[in-house]
Amino acid sequence: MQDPETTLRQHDLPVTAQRLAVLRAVANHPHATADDLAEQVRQEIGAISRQSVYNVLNVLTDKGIIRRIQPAHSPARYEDRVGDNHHHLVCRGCGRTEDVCCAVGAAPCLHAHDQHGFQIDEAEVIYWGTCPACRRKSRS
Amino acid sequence: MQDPETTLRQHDLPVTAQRLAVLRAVANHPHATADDLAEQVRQEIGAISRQSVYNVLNVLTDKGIIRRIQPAHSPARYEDRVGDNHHHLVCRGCGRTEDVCCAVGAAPCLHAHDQHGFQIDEAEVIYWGTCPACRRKSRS
DNA sequence: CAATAATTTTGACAAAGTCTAAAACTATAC
DNA sequence: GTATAGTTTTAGACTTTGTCAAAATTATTG
Ligand SMILES: [Mn+2]
Ligand SMILES: [Mn+2]
Ligand SMILES: [Zn+2]
Ligand SMILES: [Zn+2]
Repeated sequence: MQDPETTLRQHDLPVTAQRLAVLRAVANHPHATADDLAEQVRQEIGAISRQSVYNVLNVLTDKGIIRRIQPAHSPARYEDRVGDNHHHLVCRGCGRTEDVCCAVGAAPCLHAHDQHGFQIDEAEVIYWGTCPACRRKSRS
Repeated sequence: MQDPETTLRQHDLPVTAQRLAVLRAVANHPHATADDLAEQVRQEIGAISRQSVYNVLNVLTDKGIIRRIQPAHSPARYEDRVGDNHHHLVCRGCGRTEDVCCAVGAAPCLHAHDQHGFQIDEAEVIYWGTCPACRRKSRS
């Protein structure tokens, strides 16, 4: 990823301290929630409103600069790794989220058996399991 | 599926009118939301509290009698087709949800490239697209 | 620097679901 | 059948995640 200011200008978005900080927070904390990111931004620039965090995340997502993922039992998570159709591995215990390379290729990377007349544009895969830390905990 | 009363007794669940009605509603309306189901149950037995709908759906899900799916931008949906590891095809426009047979086999039906030490038990696949009705609408 | 357009903030609001304690019910044992 | 113990259901408050709308502030353009 190039520097956040360039990214914003390339997408015709006025550059603001809030946008820069959110973009940096997403880059430094992959798969963080809006709340996590607000926390990070506050440590960096002092203050930001909850609404602005959502505004910025929404506009960045709409422009395709970042990606939103929404696993069950979790608020939305964000990452700046876009355009490579990778998938995710989520811990049922603690929500820890890891990237998984797409097993098959470009999106949609899996072929639905019966498409029911739908025009499919994405195959989202979430692998569910238990991370090493949670496994250790449940064994003890 | 066998009859709801037998199912409940087999799982040591006291039989109540609410549970029977919710179970029947799930069977008759695959991929319905809690709200949809509450509506159905009210038509059948007259009244049920919102909390009871959630209580019943939770206990049935915990026992593995029904299954909960939670696609992005949608409240949870329920179905009684369990244990066959099938997947779903969801319309981005209207949320219409169709079953898709698993192309690969038993759960977890896909192999994560790097497991990150996780113990994976399920590969959840959601195919995203546009259903015929929504396609027609957006073309006009 | 001034004018304009866009963003940020504030505060109210909404949807989906959980928590609690009291009331109502079910199952079991006489 | 009744009484009892144990569950379930109910009602209402509450939480979390996110959106809406109007006013205040800031960025861009010339
Ligand atoms: Mn990722
Ligand atoms: Mn299904
Ligand atoms: Zn974990
Ligand atoms: Zn549709």
